[in-house]
This record gives sequence, C-alpha cells and structure tokens, in this order.
Amino acid sequence: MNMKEFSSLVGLSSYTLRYYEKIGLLKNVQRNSSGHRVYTSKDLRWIEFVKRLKDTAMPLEEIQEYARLREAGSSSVLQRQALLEKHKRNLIDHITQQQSHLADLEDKIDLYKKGKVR
Amino acid sequence: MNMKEFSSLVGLSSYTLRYYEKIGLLKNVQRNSSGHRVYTSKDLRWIEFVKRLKDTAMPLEEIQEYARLREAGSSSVLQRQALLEKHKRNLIDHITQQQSHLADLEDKIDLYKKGKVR
DNA sequence: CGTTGACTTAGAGTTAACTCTAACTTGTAT
DNA sequence: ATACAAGTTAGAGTTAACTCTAAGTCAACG
Repeated sequence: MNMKEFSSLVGLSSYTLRYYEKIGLLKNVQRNSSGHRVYTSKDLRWIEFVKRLKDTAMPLEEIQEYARLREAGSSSVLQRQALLEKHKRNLIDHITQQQSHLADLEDKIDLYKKGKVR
Repeated sequence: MNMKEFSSLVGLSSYTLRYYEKIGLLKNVQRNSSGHRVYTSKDLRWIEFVKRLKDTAMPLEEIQEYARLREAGSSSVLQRQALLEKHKRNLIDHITQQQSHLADLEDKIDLYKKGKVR
C-alpha cells in the first residue's frame, strides 16, 4: 500500500506519517525499488492502536515508550501491561470528570432555558 | 483577594491569569491603590466556568467568543445558549468515543492478562 | 520525450496555550 | 531604613504536535 492510500485509510496526512516515523512511533516501514514507502496491514493495525492511545490523550512521548518496549521484545511484556493499566485508570478518571462537567453544563443550559440568564 | 490567593484558589498560575486577561477572557479586574489586581468572587465564579469549558476541550478562542457575547448583554442570550448546546453535543460525542476506546483498551489488557501478547 | 503527479529528504515554520525574563514599583517585617 | 516578597508591564521563549517548503527523483501517460 502506497503513501496516498495508507494516508487516507488511517486519516493522517503524509506529513504526519513521516513525522511519526521520524520520532520512532512507526518503525521498519518497507520500501519499494524506487525508495517509496510500502505500508502493510501490520502497519495499519499498529497505527490504529497508536491513534486510539492518542485520542485518549496519551502524549506521543508515552506512546513512543510503549513502542520502544514492544521493540525490546517479550522481556517487556509486564512493563507494557502496566503502562496500559495506568492509562486505563487515567482514562476512567477522565471519563468520570467529563461526565461531571456534562452535568454542570446541562444545569447551565437549563438556566438559559428557564430564562434565568440575562 | 490578591493575585497569590486567587491563583492558588483557582489553580492557575499568575502568568496564566494575566494571559487570560490579556486575551480578553477575564475583563474589568479591579485594582487597588497601588495598581495591583483585586479579584472578587464574581471573578472566581467566571474563572471556574472558563476552566470547565477548557477542561472539556473548548478552545480558548471559543471561550473568548462566549465572553464577548456575555459582554454584549441580553441581546446575545440565544447565541450563548446555542453555543453551549453545541458544546454539549460535542461533549456527549466525546464521552461516547472515550467509552468505546476504554472498552478497546480493556480488551487489549485482557490479552496481556491471558498471556496472549508476546 | 516532456509533463504530471506522487514520492523522497532535511530542515524551517506554525499554532495554541502557556511560561518566563527584565526592569521596575510597592507593601510588610525587622 | 532596609531587605525581601509580591506585584506590575511588554515582549520573548517554550512545548507538543504537527505542517509546510525546497530541491530533487521516479514512473506512467499522451
């Protein structure tokens, strides 16, 4: 799969994909005879995973750390699990806080609906 | 209330508070005889509201827009309500997506727990 | 065979949201 | 009175995460 197809498939610009490779988020991307990148379904699954971590507010630096651990092989399995479990706790806290903010926002909108805001 | 007290009460640095004032997020802050800022409980309620919008990922530019509308008085009530209702829809979408990501993350962690990750 | 479009690189530029610095003034404690 | 903490301003610097530019290569099309 070439740059253009992969880019539109994952919804990231070619700039961003090259940037991710540059900072080590995406490794060992294959090249064809003319030096162009060739993406595989393995790259697709990895980028989708990276996107989910990013969308749940994990900094790229921490995703890099996960990538580095993965690169290190089986010996890092426990560290990777711990990293994801920490992220899960953060995510749960985040969702809880967003729900509380939503309730506050609904209260505020109710004041507008009742004409109590001037 | 002086800068230091207000700063620690709202959890924003003095730098940030001055910055918010500079960009028009915080208006008409009172001054004492020596030119130092004096914050009121009205400022406190407003900043807490701003913080909630910010924590729910509303860009400062859009919060500025709300501030501007508020400044314009009663004639902008409907616009402000519409802005908050749009934000509410965004927030609900965000929470839904985060919950879905959480489920995916839990699945991934389960793979680790079952020793299915190498 | 020449243009078009997609690709390559290194490195510069952008954006949002702060965060800090320099130079200075003012209020409080010893 | 003098040190020290806290405040002031304008404007410069930082950070994360892109985003773009310049200069070039390469394959396919008419």
